[in-house]
Amino acid sequence: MTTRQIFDMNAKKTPKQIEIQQREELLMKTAGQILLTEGVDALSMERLAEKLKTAKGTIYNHYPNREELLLAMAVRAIDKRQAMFDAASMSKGNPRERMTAIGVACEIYSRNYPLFFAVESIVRHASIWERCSDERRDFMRQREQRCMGLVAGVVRSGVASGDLVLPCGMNPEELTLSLWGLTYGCTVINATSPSLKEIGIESIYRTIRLGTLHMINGFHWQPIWSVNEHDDHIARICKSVFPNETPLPRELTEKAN
Amino acid sequence: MTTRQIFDMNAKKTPKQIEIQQREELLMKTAGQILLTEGVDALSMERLAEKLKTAKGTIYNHYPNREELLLAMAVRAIDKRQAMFDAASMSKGNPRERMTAIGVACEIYSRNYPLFFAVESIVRHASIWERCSDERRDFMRQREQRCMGLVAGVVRSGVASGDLVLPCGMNPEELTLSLWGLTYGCTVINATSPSLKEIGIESIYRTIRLGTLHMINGFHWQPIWSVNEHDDHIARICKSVFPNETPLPRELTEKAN
DNA sequence: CCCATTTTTTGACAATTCGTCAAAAAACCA
DNA sequence: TGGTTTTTTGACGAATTGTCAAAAAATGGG
Repeated sequence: MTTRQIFDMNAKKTPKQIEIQQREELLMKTAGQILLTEGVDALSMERLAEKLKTAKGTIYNHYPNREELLLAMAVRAIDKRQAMFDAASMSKGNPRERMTAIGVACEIYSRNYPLFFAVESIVRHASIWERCSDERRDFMRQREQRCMGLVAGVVRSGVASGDLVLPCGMNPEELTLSLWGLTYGCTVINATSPSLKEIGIESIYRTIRLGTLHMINGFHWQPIWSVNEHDDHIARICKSVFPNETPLPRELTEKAN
Repeated sequence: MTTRQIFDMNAKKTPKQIEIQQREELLMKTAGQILLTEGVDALSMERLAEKLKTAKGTIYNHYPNREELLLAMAVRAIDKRQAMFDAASMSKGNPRERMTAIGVACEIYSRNYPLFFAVESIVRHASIWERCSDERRDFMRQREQRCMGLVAGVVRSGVASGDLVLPCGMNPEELTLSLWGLTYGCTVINATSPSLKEIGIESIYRTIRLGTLHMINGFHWQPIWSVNEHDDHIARICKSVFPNETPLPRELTEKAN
């Protein structure tokens, strides 16, 4: 079969196979470039072939169609996200601090890896999602659920430690989804309505920080933090948990002064 | 010009013009049917012409391209949303009750008008948004900002009445966006990851209600409500503010018993 | 009611992109 | 080196978009 090569991971095979794997890297990279600089529509198989100076058929040897190409990009994105969530959920500190670390992970992710974030959104779109193979879809769902599981785990340790009491039959996944939805929704709105500044939203990240802080406080998750403390923790988490990423600016305390 | 007719509103002209306006209605309706039953991809100009038993060129007389057709559908959607937000923001009650009424409007909107909600999401997608004329884009943005303005207005009356004190330099729009993002984000996630039930989210609306309730409580917006009170208010608002809509079920108190 | 003029409809057409596939080229291996 | 397998290529068919000149229908004045 022609597409066997793709799933032939860690192959110490012929030089040709290595060349193909290397091209796969270049292909992903080039596709990302096109996506960021020319938009989704410009990312056609033909354009990609043109940029890579190969024939269209060769691209189709890597990915059976455009949707699977995009999903392959999305898998890379979610792998990065998962790695960051992993680090956050295992960081030092009490559960509330670890939950904040996950928030920091989200912010770094969408700030420093705009391509990844864009790809995750694109792939959610029905016209792409519907055309993928069941395998790829399940694969993505699995990854996504693993990320949610990491967050829910932190919520559970909050409950276990007695710092957090969930109200009336709410389960950890529901709180997780609330926070996730807030973060995701605001970021999407920000990406798709570029006129937020004009109506008084100077930074979407500030909004997300304030929103999540007060939601968590609203659930009486101990220890309750003030706005200043929240920013302090964020700065600390950046350094200790994500030392290799560009650290986040203080968003909350500036305006307070 | 051929497309003049479309913008020729409230024309008391020839019978032919009336026929064209009527067809526009049928066109929107049919497009909606296709979208809901066959998916976005199936909604092509050709499929639409086929279903309407006219030539493709006739459809193009109404809308210069597919994107503008979709945006026209989105305008209808947002008009409906705006009408509901209007009713909510002018309803009887203290600011917190009015804010809750807006939440109720969102829930009714996405539950009872799935087509409208779907269209709003579709149009946000880059590949469609980027291909629309500046006029249409501005038009949509304007409507959207008006909706946000309505919500921010309720926040402002909360502040004015002394029921709500915004923390350290947060402005009403930021709180608005937090709530909006939470609601929007959760609904989008729900629509695009159909396996939420499997991981413990039995109803996305329950999650949104709990999330917004506790976020608002977290901001100490008076009067603070318990989960039960929140459901009571929602039931009341359904009856008094949206008497013509299918009322919402109690989502929070069931599980508590 | 008729006919000249304007408006609207029609479907063939060019253009674009997707995905396929048989033939050519390259790589592999004994 | 030569026979076999793998990979690349680009021409091709199919689908869809958007255009436009010609046909059909509607309008309006006499």
